[in-house]
Amino acid sequence: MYQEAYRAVETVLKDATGATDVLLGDGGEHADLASTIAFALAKTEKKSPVLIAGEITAAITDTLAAAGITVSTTGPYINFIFGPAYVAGVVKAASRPGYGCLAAVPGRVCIEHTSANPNGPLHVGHIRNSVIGDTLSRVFRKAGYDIDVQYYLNDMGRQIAIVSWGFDHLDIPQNEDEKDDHYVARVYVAANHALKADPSIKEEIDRRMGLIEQGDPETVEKFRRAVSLCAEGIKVTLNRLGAPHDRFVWESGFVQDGSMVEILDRVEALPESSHDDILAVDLTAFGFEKEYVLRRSDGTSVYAARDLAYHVWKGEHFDRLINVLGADHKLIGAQLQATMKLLGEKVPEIVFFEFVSLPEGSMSTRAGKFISADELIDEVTKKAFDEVTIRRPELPEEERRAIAVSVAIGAVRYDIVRVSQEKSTVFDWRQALDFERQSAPYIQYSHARACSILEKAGEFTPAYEFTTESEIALAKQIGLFPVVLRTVVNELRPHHLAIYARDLADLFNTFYHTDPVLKAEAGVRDARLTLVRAAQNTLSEVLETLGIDAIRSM
RNA sequence: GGGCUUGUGGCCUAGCCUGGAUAAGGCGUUAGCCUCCUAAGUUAAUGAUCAGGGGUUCAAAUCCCCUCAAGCCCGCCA
Repeated sequence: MYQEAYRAVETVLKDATGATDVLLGDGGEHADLASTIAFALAKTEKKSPVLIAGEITAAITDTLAAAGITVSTTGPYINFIFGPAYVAGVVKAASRPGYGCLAAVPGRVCIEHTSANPNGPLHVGHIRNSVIGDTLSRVFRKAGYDIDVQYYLNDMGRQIAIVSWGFDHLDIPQNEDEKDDHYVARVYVAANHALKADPSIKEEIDRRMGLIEQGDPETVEKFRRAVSLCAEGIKVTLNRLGAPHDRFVWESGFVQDGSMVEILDRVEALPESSHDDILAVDLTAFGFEKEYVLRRSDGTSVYAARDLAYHVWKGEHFDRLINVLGADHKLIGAQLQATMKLLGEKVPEIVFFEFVSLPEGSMSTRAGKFISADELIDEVTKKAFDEVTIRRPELPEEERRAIAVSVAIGAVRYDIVRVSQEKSTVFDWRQALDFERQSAPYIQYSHARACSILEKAGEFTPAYEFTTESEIALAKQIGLFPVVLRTVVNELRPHHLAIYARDLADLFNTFYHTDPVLKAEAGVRDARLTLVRAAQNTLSEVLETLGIDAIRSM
């Protein structure tokens, strides 16, 4: 709907002015669309922008009126307001299940996110990755893409060698009710302590690193056990968050099946490769000072080599690769992209997000200095349960628990996704536990209100005549949903959807307070109920796309 | 030292890419609103030299340069 209206205005403006860019943009509070083309034409036409705007408006008013679009000027601005036909069309479209879905796009997209090292549970920094990646995945699906979501499991890194050493040498029993990934973290922290106290342990770690690369069965089994234990715990957390993966890809697989060696051979053949005793790629042509090391002088490979093999594999199976990575991977990510380009392979697109730190400083799994995602979810759920109990004491406990979980997960996810990814943040308990405005519960609450009205209303005959300011503003915001989805896909910035959801809830609440629905007279009642249904359906679709439960009662 | 990112009322955030109409929300504070569709709501008041300086432009929070501050990176770690 919006696209068509936009194009109609753009075409007419182009015809009238002869300009290639008619400077058409959001009209804000003034209009649905506005053009500042009059400013640009002022110089060449040697007339005042106000005059030009008036002339253009006079020339196009009739044409656009036929399309149901009103044109007017305010000073030099040309404003366009979409009429009743547009509003009715939007409400009709938004009433259908699945509203917002875009036409299927050919090709497969691989989205990799989270991929945290399996040496401990996910913490509040990791889940920024999960939430951005999962929201992006949901938006892509809704926008018609065939996607596969992957977690790359670094199962042969140094930390895993340290964890396996800890399991062998430190007698640390698992606590009762202790989640496996939390147990692994405890062993990892203790092993690091031991390593610090006795540097000779490093030799044993190095030995394990060599053995794992050679595929020594006993070492492989030790690593596999530790990694599995941790990964299963991580999966539980991701499922709680509603951010599951289609598959976990084990890094060691690319060593075992020989594909890494194959890639290293190809790298070796590159004119940019240098191999005295090590294998590295010279990326100065791409502006990198440091060379990209892939194989150590002792013959073992580094992480980057396996990562390269993983991406070549992904390139064989997918048409588009998207990785979500923390800002600390900016350099290594750019080096990977450059090397993929040199190899003539598909270059992954990388979505970077900045760090989440604690008020007392940055987080560290090794130092045991972090707030785990599980702890966060537990605390928020507890608070949510208390809140539901205060508000709805009459509900059975089971139902209150279910609502609390939906509210908590929503609150956690929304709190993360609403901030644009290039901004570093400081974790704040007070904010995490705030369920008031600009939070998921606020949006969920609007949805529940809409559901409640519809339930009380019963059957009604759809009607599409809207007259009040609140009705029209709400309908127009509903019409923007597909536009926002496209923006998120184009820019790979999911926070736009979060902001959109909040604005939609705001407009629904304004409508709710200014325009009575159930008590309105017959004709108006039908139209308002139709609008409530469209709003409810849109809120539900938006929340779902954000990975937040659209609960019907709270 | 070099590179990347950020800096918007007391606090948190949107707007910045694609320059234009009184800089938009929330938290906080103050004063209101439940015989009325769920008050996780809502009305109003309060509060901003858009880090600082320079430049481009008819027009700069937005683009360019410099300075300052914060975070991250610059391993034969991952």
